[in-house]
Amino acid sequence: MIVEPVRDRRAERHQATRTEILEAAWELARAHGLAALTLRDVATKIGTRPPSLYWYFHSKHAIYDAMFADANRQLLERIAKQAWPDDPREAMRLLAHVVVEFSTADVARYQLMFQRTIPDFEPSAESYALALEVLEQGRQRFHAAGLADPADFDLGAAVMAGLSAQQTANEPGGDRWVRLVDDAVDMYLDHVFSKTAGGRRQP
Amino acid sequence: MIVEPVRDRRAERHQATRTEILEAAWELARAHGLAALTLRDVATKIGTRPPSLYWYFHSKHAIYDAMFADANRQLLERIAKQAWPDDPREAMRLLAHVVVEFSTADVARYQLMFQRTIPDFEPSAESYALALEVLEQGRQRFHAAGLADPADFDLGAAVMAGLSAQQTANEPGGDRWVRLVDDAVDMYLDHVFSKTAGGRRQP
DNA sequence: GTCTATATCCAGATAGAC
DNA sequence: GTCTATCTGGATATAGAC
Repeated sequence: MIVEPVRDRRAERHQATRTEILEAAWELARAHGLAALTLRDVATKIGTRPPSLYWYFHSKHAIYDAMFADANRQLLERIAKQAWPDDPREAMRLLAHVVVEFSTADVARYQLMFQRTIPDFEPSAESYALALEVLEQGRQRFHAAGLADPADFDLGAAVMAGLSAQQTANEPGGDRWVRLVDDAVDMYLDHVFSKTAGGRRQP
Repeated sequence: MIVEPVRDRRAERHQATRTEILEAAWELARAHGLAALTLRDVATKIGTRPPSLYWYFHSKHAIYDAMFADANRQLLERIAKQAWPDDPREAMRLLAHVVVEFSTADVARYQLMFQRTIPDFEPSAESYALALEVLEQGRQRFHAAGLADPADFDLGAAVMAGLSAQQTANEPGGDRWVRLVDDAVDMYLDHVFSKTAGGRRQP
């Protein structure tokens, strides 16, 4: 009779090496640019040869795809672990800080998630579903703050995207735009709440 | 005695071919992605062989650099030819439309100007000066609208950048964020003018 | 000015030994 | 699972004939 093992040590080892490959890829992307990533460099970094990587990923794009999924999972986790305030303004402030700081903390990750830097890369359906989940979580945060209009969401997302884009492109690693987050949220909320009766202004 | 020719036909021809190369490069960048540009494709498109391009540009990066300069000149021209209204709100609306529509009209151009897509590309001092001139023109527009605070400029630029970034990344060619421009400008101006005594709200 | 030929190097990917 | 060897194809760039 065949006994199903509780833990599959081989699968665990396989997964561990996959993770190691991805971590090397992230480091290289951060250091030399997302588009400059090569399998040769990844292999060298983890002490193997390029063909060995194909045991874990069937192509270079599959690595990008796993990185894309990874990045979205990181952001989902970041969102999930916050204690979201009931006050709409506080909650939106927190959301904006989470998003902008996440975006500006790693330019390569930001490019992979939010820009179309790699000419042929399209995320797989599974990875793209994670990106949609990020979007959905964002929408829920807006909704919880009393903002249900899709156009309001688009405008709010654009404000966060704008701060992130300016910071990463013009002063990567700095905080010239990051420190405008609270002011930007006030600007945004004053505007969208003034169209309804909902909001309160901070004293 | 040597007669200085009024027109240098050879130089004109040289310049015309340079322009032809750049136009081919733009078309290819738009079609296949900025990072996917190759000298082979550029040469083929204008009916020559790759080595011939070196008569006009001493490297591939020199082509990117000329494209970068070209893009900034285009935007400067676009800014210069507008009839700028005296009314601050009207002027800022126009500026935002010019910037966002320019950005979203050509994703490759947008990436080259405002994102760090090509890993090793740094514009030359001459080309970068044009980018600074674009920035300076923007600052002057803000100043003319009564906005002299550098942080106000950064926030306003971020709003325009955010709409552009979202539009190019999530719906290239569409207008889901472009059509939020007027609303975004109102949001921004109401905010910055409310901090001083300056502004007027549109009826 | 444009070409052929080539240098040099590198990429991603596969076959098959071990 | 990892390797060597190799395929295939591409890149940028240069030398030198014409």
